[in-house]
Amino acid sequence: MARPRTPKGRARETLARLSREYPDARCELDHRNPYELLAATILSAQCTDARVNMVTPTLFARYPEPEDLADADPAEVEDIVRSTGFYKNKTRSLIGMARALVERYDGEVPSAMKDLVTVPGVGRKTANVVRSVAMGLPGLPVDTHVGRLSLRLGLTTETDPVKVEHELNAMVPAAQRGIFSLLLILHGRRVCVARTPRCEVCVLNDFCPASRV
DNA sequence: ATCCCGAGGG
DNA sequence: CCCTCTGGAT
Repeated sequence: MARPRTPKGRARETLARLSREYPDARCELDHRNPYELLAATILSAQCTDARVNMVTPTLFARYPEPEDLADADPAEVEDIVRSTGFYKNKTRSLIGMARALVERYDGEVPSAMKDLVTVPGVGRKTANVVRSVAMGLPGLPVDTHVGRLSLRLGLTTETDPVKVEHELNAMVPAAQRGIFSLLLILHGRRVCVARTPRCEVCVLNDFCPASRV
């Protein structure tokens, strides 16, 4: 297909072309279960996945289950996660998250969005990451990259991440929402960067309304 | 300087 | 809606 003219058409074409461009796109946060991915995602704010992956082996060895983390000494957790930045907030979130799982969800990560977002440190973006990556459930994480690219590509006119998420949900099949988000993030980092997008090397530049090529 | 998949609080 | 929280890599 060439030059799709509707938002939905552009969304489908974006998915097709970026899948070809980044065939190995996947979540790069190391984890073995939803609890570990939830913790890793909390740690990933303003931090590279590689950095998170350097601290999580120690974190998960020390606190293998939510029950262990719920009773953790904050100072000890801070020492483990310090290098990921925002370490006081992240420590509070991690311990609060673990306590919520133990006290309200029988030590399991809840799968419903309405439950997930009540957990300390877990917003919609994090909830959608855990749902789509660790649970195989529909979820389309909208972060700064997904929001920016969706606007530029004319997939939406909204700037509120929740509204963007709902509009994208209406255009992307449930089974592909997770990968769609991952692809936009990758493309947003490598090509469609915030400041000066590299439109001249972008595989979407023939139909992107914001292209300056 | 700028970037790295944010969430909570005022 | 804006502010704050934070360290590491480039």
